[in-house]
Amino acid sequence: MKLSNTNQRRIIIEELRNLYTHPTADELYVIVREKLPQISLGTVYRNLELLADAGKVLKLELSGKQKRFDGNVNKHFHMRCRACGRIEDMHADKMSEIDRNLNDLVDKLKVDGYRLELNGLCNKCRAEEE
Amino acid sequence: MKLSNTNQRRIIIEELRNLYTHPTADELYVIVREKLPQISLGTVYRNLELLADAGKVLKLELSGKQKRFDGNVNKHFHMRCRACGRIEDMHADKMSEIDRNLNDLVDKLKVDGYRLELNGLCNKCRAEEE
DNA sequence: GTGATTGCAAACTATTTGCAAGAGA
DNA sequence: TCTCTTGCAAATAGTTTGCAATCAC
Repeated sequence: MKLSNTNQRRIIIEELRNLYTHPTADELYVIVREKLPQISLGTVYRNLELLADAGKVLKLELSGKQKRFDGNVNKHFHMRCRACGRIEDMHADKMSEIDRNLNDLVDKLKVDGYRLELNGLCNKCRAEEE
Repeated sequence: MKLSNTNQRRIIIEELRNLYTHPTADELYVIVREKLPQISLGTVYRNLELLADAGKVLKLELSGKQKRFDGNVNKHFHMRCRACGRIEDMHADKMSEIDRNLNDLVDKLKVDGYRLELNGLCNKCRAEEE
């Protein structure tokens, strides 16, 4: 599907590019309405989605829309499957080096911590693909 | 607030610890209902939240509940402020080493990519805290 | 002209909350 | 007993969708 060049779409991109606040859809809606008072929130949502798919804006979503829980509180990493959405554990041994690097980074940048999620195909979906 | 030892809470932890599927709250609700048919979804949500706060289970949420967007599609990293929830950009130069490590990891593990979010205090909140 | 896009409103999904009754220490 | 917790139902928050009208190419 080819993206046509509507006023709404143009202003949404423009305003988002001018902002450094990483707005939510409704925050951007408020701002865009200053230029286009009649625009609807649905249009903002739809465009942000399309523009993100087209790589013209960045969607900062890390996890999916539902939270997930894990009874294992020991340190380990997660990979979200791009095909089925399932979360798979990554063995800590494969990750220890990156974990060390990330801990160094946390010290260096004086931040509290980090969250890292890998994306890929889980074992099940990989098997089915072949 | 001190967590008392109810049947519901005990079974929620038990079932979650036995699962390796990283269930959502409603998935766990279905499973817990096999043991406690009268339990409500609200109880599951409330307990997961309390247990996660107490460090007894892990909540796999990376971003907050609203998606955020960014007009800058160049490679950079984000830090979510633990005080105000704002997202701050991390300068790429501070991050290039970790980025290199992460790219190596992606190759090694044969995954598609990763998502990394730092957590800490943004400049504004840090200034206010002093 | 025709397919993409819009505004509007209603629908939907995940989650949270108020409340009165019940359970745990 | 006194606080924490529960089930239930209603409320909320964020997002998505159906539809008829309108716009872009």
